[in-house]
Amino acid sequence: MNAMDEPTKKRRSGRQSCADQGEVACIDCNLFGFLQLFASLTPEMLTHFLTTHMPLAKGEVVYRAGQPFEGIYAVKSGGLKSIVMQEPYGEQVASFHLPGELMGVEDLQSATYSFTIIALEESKVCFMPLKQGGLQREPLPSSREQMVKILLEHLRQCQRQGLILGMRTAEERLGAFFLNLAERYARHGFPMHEFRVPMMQNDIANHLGLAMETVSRTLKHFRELEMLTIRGKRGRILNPGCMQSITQYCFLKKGTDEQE
Amino acid sequence: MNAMDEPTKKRRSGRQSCADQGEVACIDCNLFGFLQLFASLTPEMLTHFLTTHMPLAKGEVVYRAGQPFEGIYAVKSGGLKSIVMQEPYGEQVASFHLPGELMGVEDLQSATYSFTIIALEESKVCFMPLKQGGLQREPLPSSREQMVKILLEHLRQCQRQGLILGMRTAEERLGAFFLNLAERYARHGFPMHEFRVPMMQNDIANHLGLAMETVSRTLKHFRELEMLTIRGKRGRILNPGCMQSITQYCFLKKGTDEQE
DNA sequence: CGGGGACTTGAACGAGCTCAACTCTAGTGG
DNA sequence: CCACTAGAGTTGAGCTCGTTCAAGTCCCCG
Repeated sequence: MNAMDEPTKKRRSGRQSCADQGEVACIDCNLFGFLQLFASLTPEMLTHFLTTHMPLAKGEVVYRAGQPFEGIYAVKSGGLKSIVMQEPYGEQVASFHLPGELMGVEDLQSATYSFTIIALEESKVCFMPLKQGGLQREPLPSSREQMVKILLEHLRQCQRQGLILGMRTAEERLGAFFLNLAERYARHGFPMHEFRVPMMQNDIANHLGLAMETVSRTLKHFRELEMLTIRGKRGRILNPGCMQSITQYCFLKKGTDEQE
Repeated sequence: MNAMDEPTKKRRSGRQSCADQGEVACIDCNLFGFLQLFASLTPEMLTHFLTTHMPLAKGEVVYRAGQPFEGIYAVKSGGLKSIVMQEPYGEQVASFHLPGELMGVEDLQSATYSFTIIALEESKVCFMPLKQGGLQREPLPSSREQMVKILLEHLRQCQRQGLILGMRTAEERLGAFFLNLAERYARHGFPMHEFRVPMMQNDIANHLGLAMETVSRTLKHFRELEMLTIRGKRGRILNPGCMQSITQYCFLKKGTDEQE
């Protein structure tokens, strides 16, 4: 099973390899912090939500835009995408969801979901049911900050994405996209310079407003520069400095300078 | 002043024209809802924050990225932009801020501001000081939802912007940008099809990842199609249907289907 | 009324798109 | 375990859209 791994590379102790399915430990999952918001949850319920992982096949739909809002999902393993359908023109990929991240947060106060979410590969997700119209379960007064924190984190990630999409050249956009991807994996305990790429180039191209061929050619260029390699679902950053200078990607807040 | 009457009185002052300076009524300003979060505010303080508008000249800086976070701003009139500096390459325009909108929300829990904010023209802003490290003033328990609502609104606007930036052609991006602009003015009581354009084409181009010349040429094309005209700081949507079909801009949530 | 910044327009170039053929890979069934 | 296949990715050639550079016009503001 490890025959595919580089012979020189040893498994980092504790850390997870990008070669395995990429499952987050429940303690590293955002749903954990989210569930703690609700005073009405018994420890048993907490455990239940965290340990019940509904499995999804590749291409399976979690929910569709327009369906009534029923709750928040968290990614346990695999990867998913949020899309909007532009009627005759096909879909637009709004964002990707990695292990440990929440899905549906933007619809918390809405009657319906805004996006359609589709599994990019075999995945496991957890579900936290919430009655239509927001937080019926009373959040703990002491964890008000936690709720705000979750929304702020989403807002900042969204803004980061906006900066990436506002870049001019394909190289900048793609480089910044993969830096962001690696950063997001690292945040949930995966090694920083070796990460999974659950989405196919088609989805990346769609998301960044590029043609798939351009993605392929640019990645080839990155490989020639010995900056970044993508082989199958495995990505590796070879030269972070080069990466950042090419992409001009500024990390903004890493979440490290926040107050608790 | 008008802000002092019962807050419950939901009175939209007569619709405003885009020809005037474009000042929001205090009742329509997001800072009004924001201020209500704080139990410690006396009615006098509330009035103070709402009626003290600090004037800004064109090009003036509200705050710079990296400066310590001190509070939230609201736009009373005019327009502003959030930028990040890419050291040798100049600035990138992250977003624009219109009358009635809040600035600095993304840094609520941070030690420092993430963006630099600059006035696009003569503007007035209001300021709500908040001690570093988040909400020191205790939000009212009953208005917890209000805080969440504000953050959700920002998150959704940010996602909408992401969809716009992910579009492929200059026509789609520009069309969607102006639709969004008009929509945001309309949300604060301005007429829908006639709106101000406080930013210059240079900033629009920068924000959308286009060249200024492309913006100019595309707008000319829109004018020829009798779809949209921009004359100076005045914009007018002539053919909304055409607009939407060209841009494929989906409005997502207008905030009308939310529950209270 | 003059000056300068914002905008427009033109011409040439090039990054990225499209179309099409091809290769590689992973998943399937024998 | 291997052959087969469909889908994902690669590569090439030509073209288009958007960029760049440069000159010119408009308009706002002093």
